[in-house]
Amino acid sequence: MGKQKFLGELEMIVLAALLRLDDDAYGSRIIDVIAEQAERNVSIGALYATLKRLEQKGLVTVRQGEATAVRGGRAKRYFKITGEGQRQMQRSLNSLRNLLVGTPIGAVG
Amino acid sequence: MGKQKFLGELEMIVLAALLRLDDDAYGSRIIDVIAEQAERNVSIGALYATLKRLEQKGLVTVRQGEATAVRGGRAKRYFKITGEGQRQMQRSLNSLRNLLVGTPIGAVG
DNA sequence: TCCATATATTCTACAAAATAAAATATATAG
DNA sequence: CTATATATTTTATTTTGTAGAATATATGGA
Repeated sequence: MGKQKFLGELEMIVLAALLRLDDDAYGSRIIDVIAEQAERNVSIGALYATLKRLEQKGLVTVRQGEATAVRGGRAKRYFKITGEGQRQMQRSLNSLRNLLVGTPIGAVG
Repeated sequence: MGKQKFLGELEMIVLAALLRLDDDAYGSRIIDVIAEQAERNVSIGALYATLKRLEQKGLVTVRQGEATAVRGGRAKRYFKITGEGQRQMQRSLNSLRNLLVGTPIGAVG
């Protein structure tokens, strides 16, 4: 059997943010939603490094955004979680959840 | 304010195992419970390295075990999660949980 | 006593993930 | 054409995660 894979902790956070943002997941938006919902400050470098890794592992896909009509700036890249990404997310969360059943600490996603 | 800290993914798994094992958490026992509940194979080296780091961060404490009455072998070292360990666990899990609310993927611990 | 064996932890060497800060790219208003 | 806003990439480093070998220790039995 192939080596079992589990997600890193920030990888899980980022994938969760992608799920939440659906079709509007790009750089600073992702950082914002993580800050607001998870009360966690992820640097821009940390975010893109994580997204790149997830992409290389086939857990997210990317599409190039249109030119922004607002002010200026580089084109956005929108990220989306893949089916395999969702499955690995579930597996990682299930591992945690199963261990936590019956402990003083509740359950997770 | 001090830098916010979040647990690594294996750190969370190990801490969850400690919670579950309560007063009987030592090496191979921890590996077993992780294998059974989380369906995840952690090597002995990976486990002790993680425990050492958690100890250095004050998230677990250790007590030396009595001589085993069974067969032979080295004395066990029993690990226990600290209050601070539980707090950081909660924080890390909450981050995930909050992001996952309202997404197709459920919630965690 | 010695040694084979069982139990358990520690060491070593390396790979992967996380992080911050600086650099680069690109679009537009003026 | 340049100052500024938006956005992604690069670079350098620390922290985590990993497997497997080495070491330590206790006991049963020749």
